[in-house]
Amino acid sequence: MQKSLLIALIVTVIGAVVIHQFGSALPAYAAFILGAVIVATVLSIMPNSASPSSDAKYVGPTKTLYVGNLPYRVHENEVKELFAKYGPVNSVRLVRDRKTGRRKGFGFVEMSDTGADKALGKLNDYSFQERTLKVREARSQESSSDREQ
DNA sequence: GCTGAGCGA
Repeated sequence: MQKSLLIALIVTVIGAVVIHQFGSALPAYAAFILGAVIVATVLSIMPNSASPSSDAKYVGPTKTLYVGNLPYRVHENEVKELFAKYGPVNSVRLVRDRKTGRRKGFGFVEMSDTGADKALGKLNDYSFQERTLKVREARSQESSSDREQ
């Protein structure tokens, strides 16, 4: 949001300079206003590239999965891509020691409810990087949208 | 630099 405003301001200033170079008849403030109008028009024309404030996060019934027996050299993106085949992955957190930074070999994957169910059935005991993954539902902090009542 | 069961600051 604020980054977009900063970019818009920079583009506005650059556009104002360009416009000022084009027509010297226009004053500087008029060129600035014209540049602002142009930027506003461009931002309103293409909202697909500028309006999505965050990533393609999945909003809905989400469930946190526990992933154990992970290889130490695996990265979060690989786990994310692996689980993304069965459902929209919201976030991946690989647990590592905070002071030493060494990986503990397990992590948590937050994804959609249905995708988590499918991923649990497909990726449990799945041979990944010469390791057998252990996928279980997380014990605490179950669903963020489906509260217990 | 290492390891192998593990539910997270």
